[in-house]
Amino acid sequence: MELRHLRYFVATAQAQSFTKAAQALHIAQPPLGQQIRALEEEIGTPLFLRQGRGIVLSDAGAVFLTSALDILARVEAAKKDALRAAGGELGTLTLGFTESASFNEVVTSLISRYQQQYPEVGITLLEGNSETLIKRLSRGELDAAIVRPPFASTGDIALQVLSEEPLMVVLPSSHRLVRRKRLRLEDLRDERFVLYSRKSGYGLSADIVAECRRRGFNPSIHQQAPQVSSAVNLVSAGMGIAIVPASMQRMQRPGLVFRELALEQPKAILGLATCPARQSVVIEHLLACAQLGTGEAEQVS
Amino acid sequence: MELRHLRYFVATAQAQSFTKAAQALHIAQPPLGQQIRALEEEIGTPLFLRQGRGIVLSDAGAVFLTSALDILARVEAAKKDALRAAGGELGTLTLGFTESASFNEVVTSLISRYQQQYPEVGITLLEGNSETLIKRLSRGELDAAIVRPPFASTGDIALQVLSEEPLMVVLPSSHRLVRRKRLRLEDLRDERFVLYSRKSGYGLSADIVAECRRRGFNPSIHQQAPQVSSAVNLVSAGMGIAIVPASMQRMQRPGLVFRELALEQPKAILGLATCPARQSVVIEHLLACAQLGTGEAEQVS
DNA sequence: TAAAAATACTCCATAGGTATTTTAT
DNA sequence: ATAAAATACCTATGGAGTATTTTTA
Repeated sequence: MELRHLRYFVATAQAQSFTKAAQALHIAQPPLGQQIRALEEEIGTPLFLRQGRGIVLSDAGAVFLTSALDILARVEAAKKDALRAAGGELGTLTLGFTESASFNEVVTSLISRYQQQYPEVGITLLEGNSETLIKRLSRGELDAAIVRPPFASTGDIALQVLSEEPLMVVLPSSHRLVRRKRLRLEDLRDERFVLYSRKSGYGLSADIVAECRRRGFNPSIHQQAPQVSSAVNLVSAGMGIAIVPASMQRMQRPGLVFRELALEQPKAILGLATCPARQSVVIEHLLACAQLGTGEAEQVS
Repeated sequence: MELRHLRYFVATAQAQSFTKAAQALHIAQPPLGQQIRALEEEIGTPLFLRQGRGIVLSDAGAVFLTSALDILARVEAAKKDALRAAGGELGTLTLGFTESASFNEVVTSLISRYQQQYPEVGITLLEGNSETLIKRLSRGELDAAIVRPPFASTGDIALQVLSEEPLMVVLPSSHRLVRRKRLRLEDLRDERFVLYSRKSGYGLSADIVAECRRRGFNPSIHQQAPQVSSAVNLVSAGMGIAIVPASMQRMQRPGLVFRELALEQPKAILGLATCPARQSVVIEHLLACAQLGTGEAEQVS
């Protein structure tokens, strides 16, 4: 069966006549009759009742007519959808994000803004740490990922900076330093640190430790947490202090105090990582949305 | 676009390769590539990204793949549905019935039994008097009609008797005759009759009047009602007495008394009328259902 | 350099056309 | 008698095949 058979059948059913339908289709009557007969043979039942002069739809034909109209409409819709997909209006977007990104206003507004502009793109969100996300991005399992540099990158990865936030100190509310509005890194030389670190050795924690050493002390690492939010939880349980991105303040809870840190570098960066080798209009639109949100862009390999 | 394009596209997308897909389709690789290219040109966007060695679906291709699979599945379903429609399993049935038929157990059980056996046949019920229904049946507006003979029939109409019920007398409960269990027609000679009659002059009422005359009296017709049920309503309002099919007892209400009538002829007949010129499997199944329900059949022109 | 897609060309199956007959109103 | 479908036969478009070249991993 071919769509031609359906088109011819619909025309014949609507014209209630082979001759008239053939005229409408700009073909001769005999080939139309042949095509309809071939269709009937394939289906296994007559679709028209021949009454010598004139024809009427059989019961099977009436049912098949609704199916045929539906199928032909879907074929047209399929064409339009494919075009819209090519224009990035329709499709899917698999987006990875690090746990701490969900606390950042820039990130959440990016996703909601994109979804508002492209409501027919289905977004699949996937949480993971930056290293894993970058690995998945390289493998093509993700279209884009919101991660915290630095990270070990295998292959070509483009990073567009979404947000650069200062670091803050989180203290248990019983801590002696809560009296101070603003702390310097040196003020923390004798504190017990709760860090969140990656197996790779990269990441914000490593940068913080390096900065401490540059300032002449080796921080005592009392606890290791897998994620930033779990580090904050350990602080609220009195296990030590932590240095976290400012956006973690959203995680406000009793027994927890955030204090400014007088420190220019390092900053907590959130970036939108993409794989230039695997570009698509959908991803380009997401990048454009991100650019519009931050007002600036950066390219890092 | 033809279904061939969709079949080739799906095979290619699933094989992720023109060469492999061509093998699966039992055609050579070049014509497959040509068909896919023609499809892409018609849609207006590439469906595959050619990477010299190997191909991958584009975003548009991914969206089009789901559409193509859906369409191909619907084509198969359409074939099956048409066959099932030819077998009377699927379709529509437009069934007329006289108002009084809805009180008859044989009729209601026929419809429910048919619907149970053929749940995918959509039944449209249409009420009307017997004359109108027969006219509509002849015009092909109805597939079948449950009517009360006799009626004026234009054209060839087959009637299968569904139910032959005795007639009963309906009296207001205040009536002097309610004391009697069983009445003869002669007992009613001085009563005021409420009749339900048709413009055509045919019908049960006409038969009853004829039977009265045969027994030597002319019934005084006090009221005319358009339907049997409205005649019964008039009786309950004290406007007279009526002779109705036994199944009208279902219309029990205060102030209304039903009494047996000692009368062999006429009987109140309900029949399933069909148009032999416009047969179909669906109608045949309905007739078979009716035959099973009554255990007998009759053919009347 | 090897595997896969693209190109160039040929062939034939079949969609479609023409002429005519059959059928039912 | 006539209008419409069916039959018979012919034509030619385009789908499919064969041979070869191009591309890239």
